[in-house]
Amino acid sequence: MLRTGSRNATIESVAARAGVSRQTVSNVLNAPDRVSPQTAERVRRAIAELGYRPNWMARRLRNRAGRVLGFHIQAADHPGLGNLIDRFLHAVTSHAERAGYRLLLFTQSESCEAELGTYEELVATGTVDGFVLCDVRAEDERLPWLVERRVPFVCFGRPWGQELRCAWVDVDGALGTGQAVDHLVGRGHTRIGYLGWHPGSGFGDDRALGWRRTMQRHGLSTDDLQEQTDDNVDAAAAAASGLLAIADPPTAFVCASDTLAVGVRLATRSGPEVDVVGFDDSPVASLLLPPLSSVRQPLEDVARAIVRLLVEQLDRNTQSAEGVLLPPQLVVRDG
Amino acid sequence: MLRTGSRNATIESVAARAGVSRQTVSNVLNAPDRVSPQTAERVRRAIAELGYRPNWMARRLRNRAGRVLGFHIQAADHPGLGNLIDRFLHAVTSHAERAGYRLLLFTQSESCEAELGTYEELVATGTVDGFVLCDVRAEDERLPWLVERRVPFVCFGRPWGQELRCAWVDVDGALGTGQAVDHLVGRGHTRIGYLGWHPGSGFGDDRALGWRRTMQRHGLSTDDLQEQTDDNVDAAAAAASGLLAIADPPTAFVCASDTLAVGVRLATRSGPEVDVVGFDDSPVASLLLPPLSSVRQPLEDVARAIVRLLVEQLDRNTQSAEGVLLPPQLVVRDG
DNA sequence: CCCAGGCCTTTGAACGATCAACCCGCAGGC
DNA sequence: GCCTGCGGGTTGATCGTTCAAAGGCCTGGG
Repeated sequence: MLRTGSRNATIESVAARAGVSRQTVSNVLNAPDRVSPQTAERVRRAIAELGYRPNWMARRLRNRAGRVLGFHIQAADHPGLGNLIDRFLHAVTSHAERAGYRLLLFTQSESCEAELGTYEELVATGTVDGFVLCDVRAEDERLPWLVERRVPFVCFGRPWGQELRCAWVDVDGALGTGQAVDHLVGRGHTRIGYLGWHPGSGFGDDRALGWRRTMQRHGLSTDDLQEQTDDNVDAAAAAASGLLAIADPPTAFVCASDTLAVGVRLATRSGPEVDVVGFDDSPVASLLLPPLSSVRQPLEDVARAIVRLLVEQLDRNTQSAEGVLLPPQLVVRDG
Repeated sequence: MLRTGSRNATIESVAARAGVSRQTVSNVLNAPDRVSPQTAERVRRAIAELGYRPNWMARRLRNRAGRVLGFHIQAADHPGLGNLIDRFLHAVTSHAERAGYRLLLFTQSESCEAELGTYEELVATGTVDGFVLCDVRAEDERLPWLVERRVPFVCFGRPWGQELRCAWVDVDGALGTGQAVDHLVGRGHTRIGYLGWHPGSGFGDDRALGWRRTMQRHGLSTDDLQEQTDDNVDAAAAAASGLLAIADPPTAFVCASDTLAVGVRLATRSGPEVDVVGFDDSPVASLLLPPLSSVRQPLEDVARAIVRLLVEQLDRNTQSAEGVLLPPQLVVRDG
């Protein structure tokens, strides 16, 4: 707010007006049981009259806790989260607020060429108390760094291939592709292909595993039915065409992302109709013609769990190593 | 960071180590010309050795400026910005950081039933210094409220129909639909329909106006070529079907959003091929089959301008009424 | 010799809140 | 009479920083 001559009300001005001391005002707000009802009432009236709100900076400085969570927002869309970041951000912000925390965005600032520099800055200056990491890579150097400095954080996604104890929340990708296979089997398919990413990304491999395992459970063959590609439409279309060219080709596809699913649609535009299930239930899915079935991540639940784990660490002043694995939900949009 | 017994370095500990006073350390960082080179060097070494970073809360408390901008993130996708919020958020965050500000997200917290309550809270507690509003409605009560309290803010979108002076940045929607018409005329079309929203939203009406004006400039008729509908695929498909049923039907469409454009595609799936131009260049556009031409908003420029206008107000401690209108760019994806 | 003025540096006081300790009056137990 | 405990309230110190003012020291002019 612009300074217009009259400052905002402070705890001191409220105290003066109510004829009590600073601390009593503070107690009315933070420990009402220590104050007699009459006094409390008088103070509350003064607070209302002056429109007093405790200053956030001052309170946080004294308490040595900013109650702010950092979130690194990336420039390009990222596979795995696709363009769901806005939904996710809303959910995290909302749950954080319920716990008395706020969410602060940051990017790779150009002043720190090293990625860790940004994290170091935010921690050292006390700008944030902890982090939500939603794009954890294999061999991610941020994880050991944060663990070593005992900075609280929670990963969205298991810390694949990292030998360290940290808190995480993830969606069971294998279960999701498994559901997709079940669904397609239910529709009578026996030849179900899988289109995924190149191996190495933890959650990509996980989704592939779910397809393979569930196919085997149904007693179906997976030989020659899997292709790996980049996460873009053209590459996916080419890969799908390859699979369709084999003897006894697939009549349905499970894909690691909606983008790949669109690629399959592109490759099968002029041929016989095939069933496709995507992953992430991005806005694209419902807009396609015909609409696309897709595995939806329970972002609201993910956000809730992430905030819970992070706040637990901050309140107890320890790091935790709890992991939460949530089931996705297949959104069926067939015919 | 968790307290591990050894606290973070403070300005005092740096001073002690360098054998100078607090203020000298502060001067080295904030007013280097007041310090002799030798002393400065000694202090800098101490800073490096201890890894000192000025505490953000303390600095902001003293300066009475948090250098934080508030951004209301909404639950549902919103027409007009579509699902571009993540791109926009990244751009705003990045430019804000360059100016020494940070972006704080907030939602409609359940403790304040009134929308303004949240804004009041953020301002009164000093949590944020100003706001970026990206979803300004006609008759938006937030605008007069913020103006009256002299809280700095910038709108993404002109404050349509509001009689007040405030800073805004907008994309010239009429120019965008005009470009779309020009493009379609260049491809030989003379019957070009327009699919838009129900009148009342400022930017919706603006886009419709651009189509109408440009059609007239080309000497083309607009009679019976315009339909208004809700921003969803089914409604758009129905409306497009209506337009296609008239005598001398349109052979191409300009749409107020990509969602509407998808509706047109749906309606013309089995009939003769029509050219369609969407608006916003959402991720859907490039994924459709065939890909969709669309009018792209220069979000990076918008963000830059918004941050500039907001920071100007904060630095000068005044509200401004400057408006910035930016040209969109047609992304052509025809065959 | 003294004082003005520039340069560098230090000291005191904020900023607005909370924690810790203390104070006061009164009731109850020995 | 004295000590203890307790409900209700106050004061002082503190969080880590910056602003405002003052304090040395040195040089140069009167």
